Amino acid sequence: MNIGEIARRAGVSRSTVSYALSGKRPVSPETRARIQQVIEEFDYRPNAAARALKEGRTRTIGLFIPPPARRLTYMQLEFVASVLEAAAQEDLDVLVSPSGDLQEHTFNRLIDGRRVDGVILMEIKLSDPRVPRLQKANMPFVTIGHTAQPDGTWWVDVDYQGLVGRCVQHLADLGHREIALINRSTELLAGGYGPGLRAREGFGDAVSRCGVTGVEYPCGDDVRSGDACMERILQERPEVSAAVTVNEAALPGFQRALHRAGLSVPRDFSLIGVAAQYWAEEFHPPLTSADVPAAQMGAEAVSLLSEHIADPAAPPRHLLLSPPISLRESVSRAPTRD
Amino acid sequence: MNIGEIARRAGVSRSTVSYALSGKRPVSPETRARIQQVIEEFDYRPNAAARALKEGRTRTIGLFIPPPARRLTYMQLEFVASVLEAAAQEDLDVLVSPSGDLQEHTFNRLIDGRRVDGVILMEIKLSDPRVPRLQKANMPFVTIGHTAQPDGTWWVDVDYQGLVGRCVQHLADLGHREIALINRSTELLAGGYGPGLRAREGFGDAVSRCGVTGVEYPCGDDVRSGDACMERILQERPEVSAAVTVNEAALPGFQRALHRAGLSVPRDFSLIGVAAQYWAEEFHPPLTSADVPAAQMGAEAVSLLSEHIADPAAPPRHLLLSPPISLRESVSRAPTRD
DNA sequence: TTGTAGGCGTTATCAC
DNA sequence: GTGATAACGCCTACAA
Repeated sequence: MNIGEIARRAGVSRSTVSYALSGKRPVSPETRARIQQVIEEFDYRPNAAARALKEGRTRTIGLFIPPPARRLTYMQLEFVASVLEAAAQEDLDVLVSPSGDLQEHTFNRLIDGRRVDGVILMEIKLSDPRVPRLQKANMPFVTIGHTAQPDGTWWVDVDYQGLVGRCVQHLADLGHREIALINRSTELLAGGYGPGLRAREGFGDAVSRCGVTGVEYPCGDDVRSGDACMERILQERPEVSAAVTVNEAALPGFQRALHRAGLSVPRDFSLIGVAAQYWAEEFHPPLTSADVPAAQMGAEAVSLLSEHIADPAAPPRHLLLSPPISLRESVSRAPTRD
Repeated sequence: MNIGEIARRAGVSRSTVSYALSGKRPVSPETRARIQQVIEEFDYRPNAAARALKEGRTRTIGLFIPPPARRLTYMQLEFVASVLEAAAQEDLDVLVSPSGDLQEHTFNRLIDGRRVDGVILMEIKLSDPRVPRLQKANMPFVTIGHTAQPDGTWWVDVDYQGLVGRCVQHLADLGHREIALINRSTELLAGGYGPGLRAREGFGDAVSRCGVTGVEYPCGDDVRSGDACMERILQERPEVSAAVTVNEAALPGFQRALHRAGLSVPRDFSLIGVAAQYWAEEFHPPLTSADVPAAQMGAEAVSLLSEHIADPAAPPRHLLLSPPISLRESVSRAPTRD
């Protein structure tokens, strides 16, 4: 069923059907009604490919997610969900595709084949090869996270550096003198992963500013790694009385290791971090944390992208979010030494 | 940049470029080289919309996931990831879209607008309105899960009924006399959600077959609900010594409630279930379970769908998986009564 | 071995 | 208020 068939059955020309649909020129009520009826009878909808060809846009955006081999964190998942939802609101379809550095094949197909009008990039590195690639292809894009030179690009991010700094400050204020940063995985950091490196930086700054001692531990994004990591900290650095974490997926592992060591949170050990609200609240006891507004970020990303697509020449905009730290129950004054 | 431009710069006709690309007719080495060079210089790729229009297919499939308001379980996530991966392998793009019953808008746009060549449906109900809708639209589809009348459709599923039955049998063999089934949420069950209803059925059958007492408890797909549900069971049914669960997202909650009640697994309470391997192994102690091969299922679904798209007249095929129960450490003999 | 031309289904310009 | 027609970029049957 195509527009010609509809036109024939309604006894009008194709253009009239098209205009009845788009409303871009007046159509008499009777004609419109006749057309509408035929359309409903056959569940007719304009063929997307033909329309895209003619209009030069697909009404589709691409969402590049971290390679699926690595499990998505809850925060990432929430983000993806909100992108899908926001896109649906705007009648945009979303082509989701795994993309590591440059998962050449799919990436090129989407970009050069003009399958999408714009792109959202997740898990951005400080120096990300996909960015110049998209710029060269003249493809509008918004990144979650920002590169080291973020001025010319559209992005939305969380201020890891500042948040981690505030976490350290909070702990220092409560008398903690030796603090650990539990970061993301070694591989991610070595690869130049922004949030991890900015967390490191914020940690370093705050530690010297507050005059406390800091140690950083990398940690894989899973329960088991969290367990192992916390065990190591307790063993290697018994003087550490508190940790700041940006690794939400490992949280249950911390819990387990602390419990096994007979330590109670927050009496013997304080924990604070940047995490999705769900996991912060599910922690035992509920984790004091800056709750990353992943859902809001997804919606904002879509909104920025729409704007960028609508006006490719518009000056880049971005959004650096700094959610407040929600005081829950995982932090207390430093235990006094014997 | 389009095929005409490439042709012009290479000094050949458009058809020659097209053939050089597709290899569907011989092109002289020199010509081919010249064309190739121009193509690379401009990163040319055929416009997807034009190609789709001409060929009558989009090389894109649709994946309908549960509405994002509800969190995806780990199993579902793994499934989505494997679909994306398998599709990428076959050079298919994937349009991911949330879809409840009939999230009319997006659903219709994808189907009637012919934006996709075929569709994968998740979270299928015993009687799912999307099925007849797709059949009427003549759109190839594969479902994860199967309806009550699955004969004419393509699907892949896990044999919840059989697996839950085997779990009950295992517990009964070990002397448990009063067993709980922890099912999915009340809403899901009321909505006709297949796995939940088939688990119920398998449980009922096995309970009478084994001559034990069974109670069913619905439970939301999250940690907190799991905690509350287990607490209720312990309170209302103190004679229950073991539970079968098909609710992996609630697992950490069970752990917590049992721990709070001072019960140790498996000494005081046995737990067995159907779950993703990751959560089964992360349970404390590791959960004896039938590990749902979600990753394999995703790949199979894509493969079935490709087959169905390639030959729309082919007789429907399906796959009912029955993974073995992996013996871990969460089940023991029933404690003897005082 | 290569070129010409028609048509996929739309939208929009031009003409009535 | 409506209809004919060109054009979007590609593929492929037909011709040379």
